[in-house]
Amino acid sequence: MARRKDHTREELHGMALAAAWRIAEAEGLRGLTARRVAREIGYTVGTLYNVFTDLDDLVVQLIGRIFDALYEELKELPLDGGPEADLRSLAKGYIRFTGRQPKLWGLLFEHQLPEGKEPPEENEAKIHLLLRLMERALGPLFSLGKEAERLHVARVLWASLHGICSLGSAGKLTAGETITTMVETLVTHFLVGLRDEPVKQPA
Amino acid sequence: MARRKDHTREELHGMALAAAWRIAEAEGLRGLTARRVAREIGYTVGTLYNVFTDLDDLVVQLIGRIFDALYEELKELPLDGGPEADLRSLAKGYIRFTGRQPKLWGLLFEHQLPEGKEPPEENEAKIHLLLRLMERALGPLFSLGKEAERLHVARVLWASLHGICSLGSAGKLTAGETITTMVETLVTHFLVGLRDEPVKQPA
DNA sequence: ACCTGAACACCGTTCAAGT
DNA sequence: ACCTGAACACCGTTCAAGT
Repeated sequence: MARRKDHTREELHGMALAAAWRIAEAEGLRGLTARRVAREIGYTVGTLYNVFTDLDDLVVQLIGRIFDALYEELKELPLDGGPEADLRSLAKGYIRFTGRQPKLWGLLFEHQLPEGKEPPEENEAKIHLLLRLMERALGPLFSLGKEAERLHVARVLWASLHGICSLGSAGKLTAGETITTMVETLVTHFLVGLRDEPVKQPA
Repeated sequence: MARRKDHTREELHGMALAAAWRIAEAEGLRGLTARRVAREIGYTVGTLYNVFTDLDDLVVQLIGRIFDALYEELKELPLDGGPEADLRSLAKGYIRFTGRQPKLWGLLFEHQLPEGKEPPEENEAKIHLLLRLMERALGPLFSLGKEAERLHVARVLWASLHGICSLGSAGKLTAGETITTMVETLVTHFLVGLRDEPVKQPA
């Protein structure tokens, strides 16, 4: 038995990623298997390997879509209240996303490509878009010609925000302490320090 | 065939964790399987389930040992150069550990327990020990009676440090930028901010 | 050209049966 | 009491064979 052609290659691609999204949303990386995705779209595993080179390939593309969703949400936030308010707003939006989609957000960082493989250029670009939001919020704090420093600071804040949400959501911080409070502290003190002592090191 | 009793239960426990350490050190979570550990210690898989309830149980105990190793290393650092120098020293030690044992360090945060399960009290205590080092470094910045605030700040710094190393080591930060530089920025600005604007929110 | 079914080499976990 | 061997229900990945 073979040949169905019920769907084009592109349709299969989309169906598989949509199924993967649903599975990961509900069960995280642990439940996301090639056979499960195939079953859910009504095809055989083999077919999946016609559209994706790997399960890793599928996951990496799913990660791309998750970054898209995060960006779509954060880019709607108005950035016009000054650096501190804007950064707080972005951080709050980020935290909200991690709370609403913990499994999908976890996937963003939980998934590790095997030794040799690197994440595709495409996903790096999506991360860059998110960093650009932070840069926009930081804008007024940097004079013209200091773009490298601004990007550097955006990265530090982005990574710190990630770290707090990451440890917080995994319950690895002996809670009681809310993630929000910790991020407040980060933003407040970091920005005060930034105002009083400009960045020395560029990228 | 059965019954060998070549080793006591405790010996088996130790051998299994040592084997798991070696495997994870070389191949990360992906290579760490129950069958592999069993093979490496010369026993059958079934035997492993006599000593550990689960593969997750084994991994969680391995994680405990990795936290121990990190603590053993950081606790040797002299903390007597003032908050900024001491924090830099701790951060540098942490970064060195992530560089020397990237796979083991990655395991600390990559491993996710399934839905219901929580990490054991024991591991939380080990994290607390590490936080205490940060607290010691921060010491002079907080007056007596401000222990809650100090712990809060220690957690924020710890999580931020983790975030930077995490994204940096996964190459998710469009490198060129060194992890060390980013941590420098974090420590410097955060501490300046802390000096100029004391923490409001306790835990 | 596209898809299936079966195969291969693995998994985690359990447990009757042996010593 | 401790350990094995085999079993069960899964994996990722490949590929000859069918339409």
